Amino acid sequence: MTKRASENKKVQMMDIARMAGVSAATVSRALNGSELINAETRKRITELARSLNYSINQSAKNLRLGDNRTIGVVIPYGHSTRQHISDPFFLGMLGSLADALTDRGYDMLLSRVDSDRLYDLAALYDTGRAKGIIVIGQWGHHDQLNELAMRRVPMVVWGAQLPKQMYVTVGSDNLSGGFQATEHLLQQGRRRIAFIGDIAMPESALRFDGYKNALERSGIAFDPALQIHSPFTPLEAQAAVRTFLRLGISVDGLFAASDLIAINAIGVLKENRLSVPADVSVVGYDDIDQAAHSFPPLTTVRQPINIAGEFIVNSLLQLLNGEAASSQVIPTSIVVRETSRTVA
Amino acid sequence: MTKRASENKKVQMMDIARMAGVSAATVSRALNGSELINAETRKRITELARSLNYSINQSAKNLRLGDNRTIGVVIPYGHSTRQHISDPFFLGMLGSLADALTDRGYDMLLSRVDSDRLYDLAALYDTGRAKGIIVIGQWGHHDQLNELAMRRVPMVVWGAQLPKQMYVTVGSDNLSGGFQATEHLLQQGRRRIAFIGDIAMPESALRFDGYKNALERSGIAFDPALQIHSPFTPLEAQAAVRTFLRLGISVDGLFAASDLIAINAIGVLKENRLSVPADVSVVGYDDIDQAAHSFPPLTTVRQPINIAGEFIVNSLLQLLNGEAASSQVIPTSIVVRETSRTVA
DNA sequence: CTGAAAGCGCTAACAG
DNA sequence: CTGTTAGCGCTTTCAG
Repeated sequence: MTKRASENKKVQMMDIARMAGVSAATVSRALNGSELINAETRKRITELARSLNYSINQSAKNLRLGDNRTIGVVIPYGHSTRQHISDPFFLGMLGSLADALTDRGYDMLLSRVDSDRLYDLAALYDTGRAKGIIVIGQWGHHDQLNELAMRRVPMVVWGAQLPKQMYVTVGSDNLSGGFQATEHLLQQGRRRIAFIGDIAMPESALRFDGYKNALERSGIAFDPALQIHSPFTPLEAQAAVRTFLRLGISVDGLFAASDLIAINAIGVLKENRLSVPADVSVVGYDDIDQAAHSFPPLTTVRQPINIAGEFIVNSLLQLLNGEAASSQVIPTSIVVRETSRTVA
Repeated sequence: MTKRASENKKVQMMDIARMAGVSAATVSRALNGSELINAETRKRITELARSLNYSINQSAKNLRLGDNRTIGVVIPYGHSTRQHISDPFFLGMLGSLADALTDRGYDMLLSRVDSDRLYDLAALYDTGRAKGIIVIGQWGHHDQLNELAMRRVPMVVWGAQLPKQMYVTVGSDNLSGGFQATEHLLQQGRRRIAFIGDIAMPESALRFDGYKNALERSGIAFDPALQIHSPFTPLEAQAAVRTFLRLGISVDGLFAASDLIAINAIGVLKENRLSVPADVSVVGYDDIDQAAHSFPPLTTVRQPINIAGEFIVNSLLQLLNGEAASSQVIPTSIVVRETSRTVA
């Protein structure tokens, strides 16, 4: 009745202990690099473990320690449509977070949650699957997020700082970003500058405010006809621009609430024989990868996504550490490329 | 010495049991919907639990059950560069997998792994953090994947079917896709059709083979000068096309190994005053979201990403179930848009 | 320096 | 229908 070699259960601590002629406790200590264990025994055990491809059972460890090293990351999706997140910005964010978490030895549990039922994500925490939660984007669900915060779920949200906010946010300086973008267009001599975006989203709303501030500062009255409503999806953005152009309102500048919107808007402008930047100067927001390689390369407000991930994770770890993390605003900078070069 | 209400540990089964005047076992059974428990007690317990925001401790449950409901998803990243995954195709895939897993009650643990050290991902499995593993893309690391498979790690790979493959793959019919794309260009009357991509990647290699097959079938000799080497990154793709154009080799068609490459190639073609599709017809591969909204809208070979996620997850669950899952090839279809319309 | 023993929170026999 | 009991694999006092 010889047991077939690889048919058995996974190897565990007790097995190693037996083979090494020590106790499980010793193996545990050795594997955790405890100074208490004789350096040689430690080495012997470590090597034995490696040679057996042993790795620790996390559930047991977590249970014993009452702790774990997993962070839940949530990208809410639109209710009903259940659309895939189509904005490359999110992928960048995911990558950035994955790097930051990996560096600190945390796992990343990715969840999709209906943006209308954000409170579901508390379950991630309550069940002990995740030690803390990162939410990418507020999506106009400020209230639900506040509710979660009051339930004491350790959570950091990527988004705008809002009044009466009970949770920690990390986000770019949307107000300043919007201001810089518009200011830049003004400096290019543009006077009829349109804004395109969805101001129901807190971040967009701030960018819009920045836009208005810049206009005001230049003594230009804000013209409501130049505010184009558009969601963050390519098709809808294109449709919005088409509708707008059909109105025949004159424009010489365009500030888009995201690069994705900007790129799609540019396509429609070209379709309508409007040259970019000669006829219309365009500035986007995000500085996604694609912005630098679009045609023409897109001037945009850069959200430093790589450091964003670091900031978010650091804040969350502070929270988990019992420290009071305060919301952070990351400075934005404008990256001038071809879509807004002075032609003159 | 009154305990402060929310300062305490998380509420657990025993607490509920006490409050309900039953044993922990009963609570466990009630919460798991066991038929053994009196319907009324069950309801009472369930409601009590909900009102206390109780949720089960997963680590304990997993430890006890020797099981868990987490699947590891890995998108390898390029060594040295540690670049963020920049291809939107991957985001789509992630979304599709997230949906498929969520539907089946599984969590998704996202990991970044250096593509040169793929065997690291065995740790995900060995540590019990994930019950099975999904790898997106082979990245020319066939051997490492085989090694993992032989270590009996339950794993499904998105990619091409390769000779001597020990692991299960799910992928689109790259050979046929390449054939269809090229055939389509030939039907448009194109004769000097270039291929751009990186044939070190198994999937691209098959697309390339399909391309050559189509040429051959039309009695056109494959011209090595028309094979453009390019990685899957935008900047490199643009550079490759620029270099190629500088050679002054005549082309009237282009088949790109990915939409991202295609879109960037089109940009460069336009830059060089070549009109698409009038001068050069272009076909991509993937049918990413953006393809339909690019300028002009891109003709491409569609990889049905939504069903891909389902297929991958189903195969993995079969594997976990001890069944023998066989590799699957998902049919591809060509989606004709503007970049290849007959101009005539 | 190492071992014995207890226990993390849950579930599943086994008894009643 | 419900309670008692044992134990999942690990870490950590507490004794040597």
